[in-house]
Amino acid sequence: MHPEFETYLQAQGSLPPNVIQRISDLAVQKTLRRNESILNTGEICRHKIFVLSGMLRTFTTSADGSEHILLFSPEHNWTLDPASYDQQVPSRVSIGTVEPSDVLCWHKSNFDALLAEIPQFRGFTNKLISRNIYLNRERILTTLSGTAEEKYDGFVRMFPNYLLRLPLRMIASYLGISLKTLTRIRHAQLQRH
Amino acid sequence: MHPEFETYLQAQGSLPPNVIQRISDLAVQKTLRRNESILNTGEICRHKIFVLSGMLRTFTTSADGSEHILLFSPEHNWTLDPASYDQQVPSRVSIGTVEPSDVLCWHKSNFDALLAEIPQFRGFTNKLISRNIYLNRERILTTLSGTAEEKYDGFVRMFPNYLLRLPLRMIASYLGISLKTLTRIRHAQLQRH
DNA sequence: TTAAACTATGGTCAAATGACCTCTTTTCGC
DNA sequence: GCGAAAAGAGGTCATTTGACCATAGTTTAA
Repeated sequence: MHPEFETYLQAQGSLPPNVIQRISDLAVQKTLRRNESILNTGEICRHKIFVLSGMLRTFTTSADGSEHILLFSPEHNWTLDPASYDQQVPSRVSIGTVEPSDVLCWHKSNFDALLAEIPQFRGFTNKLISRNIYLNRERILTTLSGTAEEKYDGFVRMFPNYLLRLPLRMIASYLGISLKTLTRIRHAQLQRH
Repeated sequence: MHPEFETYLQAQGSLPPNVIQRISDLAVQKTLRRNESILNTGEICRHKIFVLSGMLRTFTTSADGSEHILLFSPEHNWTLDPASYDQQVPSRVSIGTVEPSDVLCWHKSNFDALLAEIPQFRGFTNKLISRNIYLNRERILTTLSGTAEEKYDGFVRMFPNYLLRLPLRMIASYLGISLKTLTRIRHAQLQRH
C-alpha cells in the first residue's frame, strides 16, 4: 500500500511483515505543496504523521508575527503536537511544509486501535518517544549553552544536510537568534576561511 | 512502607491499593543534605527517583565551569536522566539537591519488573512521560521566545513558589541569562513597583 | 515570460547583555 | 552562636545583538 513506509518499518527491525502490512493499510497518504499548512494553531491534532519525503516544521507564531521553530521533520520522521494529540485539545503550535512533501496520516482512533492490538508496535512507539525525549533535552541544552556562534556550529554539526535545504531565516528562527546575527556569524567564519 | 508516597499514588487515582503497596515495597529511601549529588556526569543512571521532600536539580557543567540547569524537581516529582537510564550509558548531566531532600529510589531491574507485572502501572508511567514531553516543549518555547525579562516573567508565572526556594543565580542558570541581567530586571521591576 | 515576493547581505545606531570587580547582607554548617 | 561561605546588588566598560533601512540577486507563481 505504501511501499516506502513499509521498507522503513522493516529496516527498524522489530516488526513482522503482517504487522507492518496492517499498520500501513490504515495510513492515508497526502501530498503537500511548499509552505502548506497541515496543522494550524488552535486546531486539534487528530493524526499521527510520518514524513515520506520533503520537510516539515513545527513552529509558533507570536503576537507580533515573529515565528519560533521548535522542530524540523525531514523524510522518515514522525511528527505531531503531542499535547494536542494526546488530550485532543487545541494546539498551540502549527505544523507546515518547508518543501513539497508526501506524508502518511493515521487518525488517532486508528492509531490507538493499532496500539491496543499490537504489543510490538507499542514497543516501537515507546522507542520513538524515548528518542523524542532525548532530542528535546539536547535541544534545551544547546539552546541554553554558549554564544550564538556555538549554537550555529552545533546546528551545522548535528544537521549538516539541513543547511542546503532550509532558508537561513528559518535556521535563525530555530536557533533563537536574529537573521542579522546569523549572517554576521557566517560572514566572520568566511573571513577566517 | 512509605506512607507519603502511597498517599501520592492514591491521589493519582489510577492504581488499586495492593498495586500501590507492591510498588512502594520495592523503593529504597534516601535522605540527602543540601548540595549533595545523586548522579554525577559520566555515571550511569541506575534508578528512578521520586522526590518525597526538598528540591533536586538536573544540570550540566561546561568546560569553563559554568552550569546550565535543565530542570528543577521539587517534592512529588519524578526525575532521572532518561538517556542514561534507558540505555544504561554514561550520563551527560548531573542531578543533585538544592535543599535537604528525601527521595525514593527504584533500581532499574526492580522498576522494569513492576512495569512488566502491572499493566496499570505502565499506563501511569506513560502519563508521566507525556507530561514530560509537554513540559520539555514548553521549556524550549519559552527559552527561544522573547527577551530575558519575558523569560523571567514566564518563570515566575509558571513556578511562583520556586522564587522563594531557589537562589537567583540558579534561576538565571535555568533561564540561560547571567545573574547580572536577572538582578537588573528585578531592579527595574521594583522601580516600576 | 514577467511581475511580485522572497532571500541574503550590509550599514548604522541604540539597547541589551556579560565579564569583572567591589561591598554588604544573609545564610549555613559546625 | 560563631566563623566561613554564599548570595545579591551595584558600578563600569566592552561586546553582542537586534531593529530598521536599503539593495542586489534569486525564486516563485500567475
